[in-house]
Amino acid sequence: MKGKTRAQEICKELGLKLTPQRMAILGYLDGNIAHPSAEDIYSAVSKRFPGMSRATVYNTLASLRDKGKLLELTIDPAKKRYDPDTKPHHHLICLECKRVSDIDRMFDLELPDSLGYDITGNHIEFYGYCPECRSTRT
Amino acid sequence: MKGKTRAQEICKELGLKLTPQRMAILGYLDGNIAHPSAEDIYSAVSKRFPGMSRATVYNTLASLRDKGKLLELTIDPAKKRYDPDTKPHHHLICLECKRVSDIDRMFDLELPDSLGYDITGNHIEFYGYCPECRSTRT
DNA sequence: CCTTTCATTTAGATTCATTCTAAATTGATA
DNA sequence: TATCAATTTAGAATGAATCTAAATGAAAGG
Repeated sequence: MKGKTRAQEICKELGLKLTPQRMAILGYLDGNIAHPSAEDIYSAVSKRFPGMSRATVYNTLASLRDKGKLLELTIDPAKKRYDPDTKPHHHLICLECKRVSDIDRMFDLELPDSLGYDITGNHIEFYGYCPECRSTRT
Repeated sequence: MKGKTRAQEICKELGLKLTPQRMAILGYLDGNIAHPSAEDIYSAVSKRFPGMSRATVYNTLASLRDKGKLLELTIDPAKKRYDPDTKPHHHLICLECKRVSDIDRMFDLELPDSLGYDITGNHIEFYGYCPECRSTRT
């Protein structure tokens, strides 16, 4: 009767089993622009699934990342952050509160001298202070 | 008789004591374009200073980073990498062997809509495969 | 040169993110 | 419904990085 959720569609497409834990993780990630860490995801999802293991979160994130459905960001030195928006875009991190925002803008990053590398992608990290942290700064 | 080394100059300038361990670490970093990790630095330097502690490496790197004499790169998901070249520049990482190369090129990264952030810097990460890893790839 | 002092070094414990393991569970298919 | 491989699980293990408290030593003044 009811239509398929995005979570279900993604699992089908990737040939992954539709487990309740995966549905919950995918549901939490869908449209999430906060760039959560694995722990953030675990905290949020385990509220609904009290028995769930951290390993399940890590396993699921790894599958999604490997199949190109999730970006793993190394912008935060303390931990990996995840972005369900896999279209090429860039990020802005607040050096104070570590909030990460999207920069949906194209830049010309032509590299005439690529040192013999086969370049497959790029990512710009902008650093600064978010509106909230700016005002609280000494 | 002999002139001051760069390591000595840097410590003087930063008001740090000239300890043999620091001299060795700074000596190892000076002109180093390999973007070593803390462990790389520890391995190299402890050959000459068998008794040295890892904590000394971390302490020294933190002082240098805090005083703007060293860049801490988050480009490698597994660990922090350090760059003694503090002039603004970008990096290229080999997804296979994790080698990091410098990109000494300027890009126009104007951001009209900075989402209310006070932007203090930026850094481009280029991803790809280095000449060696390219040829070994299946 | 000697003394004092405070920065620095040290070994080791600790934290924290992440990965691994092996056994138990469960979705999907027949 | 039975089967089987994928998945989940708890907890151990790993590895980078930080912290601790005590020992050491560089540097400044006498």
